[in-house]
Order: sequence, then structure tokens, then C-alpha cells
Amino acid sequence: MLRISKLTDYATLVLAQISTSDGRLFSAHQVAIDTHLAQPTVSKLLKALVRAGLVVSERGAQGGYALARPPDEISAAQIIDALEGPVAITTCSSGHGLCDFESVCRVGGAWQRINAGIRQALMEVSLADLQRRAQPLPRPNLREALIPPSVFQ
Amino acid sequence: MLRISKLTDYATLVLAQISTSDGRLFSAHQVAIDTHLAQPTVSKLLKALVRAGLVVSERGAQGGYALARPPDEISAAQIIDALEGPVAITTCSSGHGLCDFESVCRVGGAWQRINAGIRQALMEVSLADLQRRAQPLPRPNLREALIPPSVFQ
DNA sequence: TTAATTAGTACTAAAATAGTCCTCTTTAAC
DNA sequence: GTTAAAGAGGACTATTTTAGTACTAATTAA
Repeated sequence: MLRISKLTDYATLVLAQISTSDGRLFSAHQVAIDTHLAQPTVSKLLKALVRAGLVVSERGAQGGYALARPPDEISAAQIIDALEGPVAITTCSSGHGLCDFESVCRVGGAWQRINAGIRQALMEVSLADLQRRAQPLPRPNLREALIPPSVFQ
Repeated sequence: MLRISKLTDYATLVLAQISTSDGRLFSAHQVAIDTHLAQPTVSKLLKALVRAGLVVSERGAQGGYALARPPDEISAAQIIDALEGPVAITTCSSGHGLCDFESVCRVGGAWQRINAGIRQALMEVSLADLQRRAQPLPRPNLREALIPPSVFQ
């Protein structure tokens, strides 16, 4: 249930690895060696992370990758988004009024609101947190996530 | 990201529908009509829900389905488990010491602990909550989920 | 100019998901 | 008893998603 993809998991390893940089750039080749992942896969991951703005790159000989910002400013939600895109938790949650079942739906977007709550929680978990094994993390609030927006509050 | 499957979403609709029962049983046929889902799909869902113990059934003519217990005693986590089984958030999270990357892993099960936190949150959300559009829901604690079990606490 | 290195895209293979169908069993009603 | 209405279980197919690879172009240090 509710799983992240293998690639997202790998991406976390890759990010954790390049966060150990002493200032030099990591080549995709080196990251592959350090993480024990296949190089084409590492390349693909790094490209996606650059596109998402989590990592910066330099081309050419002696080029490579580095984190775009410190590990405590990269959130778990951003990592997931970089690899999986902003996919909705259910088909119906993606659109407004586009759901075929809307007229008979008795749960009206409950899963979407739960998803929003989970996302909120994941935004408050940083790469730095993911690297610290026993670190307490921010407390998300699913209650609030399930209260629909209202002009009165 | 982190999405539930369409079938789980449908199952929620199905559960919400049969929760409107006035004491009679719902046939799969009737549920299909009411929810606008295809009957084979509804049948499949209901069978899975029976197996998971969320729904009870009676066979034979005049048979059908009913909730096994009140909607506030059926959790979102149980609905997901019924349809998707207890799938792990990452491959590595499923086993103990079975992960190929364990020796070089720098994130050691962070996603699993996040998953545990999310599951905890979903256990505190009931079918009744899912049916109430503007109802506050319990507040999960991702912090606690990320603190590894320890004999000292 | 060359070698190292990223960027972008396309492609293939594998796995998961969704959806359907068929056969068997059970039970109420006639 | 027989029949029709239901659920149980499993097998099967098609679709979609995910994972992984390969190829070509662009960039840059030496």
C-alpha cells in the first residue's frame, strides 16, 4: 500500500551519497560505484533530480553533480515529486468535476484530503532527517487536511 | 506519489454504499447499479472485502452483503490492506537483512518508518470519517514513527 | 582535438493493476 | 426435488506503470 517506487528509494540513496561531498562534484560513475547501483540508473536519477532543482550539475570533463542546497532544505515530498511527479492519490482527485462517479460518490474526495495530509507531513521531513536514523520528525495533521477549504475560516 | 489503487478507491465507494443499508443485504448487482461500477468489478471487490473481514456475506437466493461492523470501526488502513495487501513501501523494508544495499545504505529504513507513521495515521481514520466531508480526523505522529524501537524506552 | 562527462530521448522488458469470465456452491421459493 | 438467484474461487487477458538500457547530442577541461 501507498508505496514509493524503487527509483525514489534509489534517489534517496543517491542524494545521501552526494551530500557527503567535500566540495568536489560527484560524477554519475562515482555515485554508481558508491551506491552499488547500475550507472545508467544513477544517470537517469540524477537527471531527474537536476530537472527538479534538487541537484545542480556541471557538464564536460571534471563535471558532475552536487546538492542544490543543504540536506535540511530538501524535503521527502520534493524527492518523491522529482521522481514520480505530482501524481494524484486517486484518479478522481486530479481534476475538478471530471470524475465519472461524482454524482453518486458518497466519499467526495476523502482520499484526496488524506493525501494532502500525507504530503504535508512529507514536506516537513528533510533529507537530513532521512539520514539520521533516530531523529524525531514533524507531526503532520490529518485532521486539518480533511477539513475542506472554506471562505469562512 | 504514494497513491492508492483505483480498486481501493472503488472499494471505499462500495463500502459507503452498503453502509446505507436499512438491515437488508445488498447484492453485488444492486451495488453495481448504485455505484455505477461494473458488476464483475464490484463482485471482485466485495469478495476481497469479505476475505478481509470488513464485510459479511450470505450465499444463495436473497443473499448479499453487509458491513461486518459499524462504519466507525472500519479504518482506512483496513480498506487499503483488504485490497492491496500489506505491501511494503520499499523492497528493503519488507525483510530483515535482505537488502542488497544494506552495507552501503545511508538512509537505513527511513522510508519504512515514514510508512509506519502514515499507516498509523490511516488506522485512525474510519469509513465513517471518509463519508463525512468536513470532519476533522485524528492527528498522526510521524515523529514517533521515525524513532526506532528501543529496549530503553 | 580529444576524452570525460552531462542532457535528452527513445526504446525494451518486466511487473503490477484492472477488468472479465467461467465454474462451483449455496439457498430461498415454488 | 427443481429452479433461479445469489456468492466463492480461480484463471485469464489486456492495459498501464515501472524499471532498466541504449543511443545521440552538447559541453568543457586538458
